[in-house]
Amino acid sequence: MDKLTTGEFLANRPSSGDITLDLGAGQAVELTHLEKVYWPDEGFTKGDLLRYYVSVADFIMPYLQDRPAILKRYPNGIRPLPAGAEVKRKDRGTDFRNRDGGFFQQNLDPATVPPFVKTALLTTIEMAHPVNYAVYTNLATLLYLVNLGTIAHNPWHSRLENLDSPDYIVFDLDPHVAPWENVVQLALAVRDTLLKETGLTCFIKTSGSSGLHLFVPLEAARHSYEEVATFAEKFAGLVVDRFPKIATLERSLKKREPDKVYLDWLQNARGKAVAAAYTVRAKPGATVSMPLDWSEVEKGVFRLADFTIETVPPLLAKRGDLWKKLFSTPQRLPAKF
DNA sequence: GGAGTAA
DNA sequence: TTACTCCAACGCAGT
DNA sequence: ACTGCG
Repeated sequence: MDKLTTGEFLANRPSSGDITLDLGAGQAVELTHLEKVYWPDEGFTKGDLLRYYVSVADFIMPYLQDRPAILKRYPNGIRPLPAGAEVKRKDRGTDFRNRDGGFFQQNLDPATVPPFVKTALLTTIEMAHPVNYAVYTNLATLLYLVNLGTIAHNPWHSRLENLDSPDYIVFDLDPHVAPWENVVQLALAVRDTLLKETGLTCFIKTSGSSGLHLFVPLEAARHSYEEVATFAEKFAGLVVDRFPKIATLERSLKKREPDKVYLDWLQNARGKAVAAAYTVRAKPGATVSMPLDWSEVEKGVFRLADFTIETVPPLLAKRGDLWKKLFSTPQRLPAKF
């Protein structure tokens, strides 16, 4: 198998076959089936996806470091299964693959995984079998998981050393069919309400899928998932009370009014996750979850589709990481709210 | 995607 | 060697 | 207990 450095991998753009990528410091990861088409409409391949992650490695790793991975794998790309071949959740009676061709897999056998991949045996449900989660500790691990067909990276909200203490709150603004303008308005409303009522600062990025993500950084090892969820629920309720025309807590798509944006606070729980910053989404267009500056949100001068596997690397090289201060902004929840 | 097994 | 088969979450809320 | 949702 050809052995390439990361520089050679990016420059030579091998379009097929298998390679060994030399990451230096004695680490190497095998990358296979580079020619597999993961985005049939655009023709993006598994090799393109791997090159994306190699080129943004320094930007994305801080948002993954030491966090357990919730894996959703697409070893055959995002091409949907043929009608009729679709199947449902195994734990609810049928097969395992999702409608979009992906499937969830938490458990990785530490015996078969390369030595550089750290796993953590975690129990998430009482009485259920503990599961070996992969933990993001280095670039080799990230690329190994991508090679397994992982497109988006969904890290826990807490790190290995403090698994029960999330170091941010997440609000997911999901428009479904609501006007884009309402999502932007709601994001600004959340930011302003949060600052005014609690003094807390938040950061914003596109989800890469259809909405926006707001992250409120928290001091490490300070708050439990329960505390954070309780706060998030109360705060979301306050926002919906004040902005009832554009915001809702209605989770059911059938009951959700079409113009309203779902303010989802429920992801703030142990074992749940949202797509990390700079993650590629398993969606048409190979869109990327892109950190934004609040000033560009105020001006409304961006579209989700602006940020893709092709556009983000050069853009990042130009403007750097807009979330650089996320983890150097430790905050505490207000004692009373 | 990969491990295991049958041919 | 190739050609198969088999395997692969989690948690909350509403009903 | 089961379903819908993310």
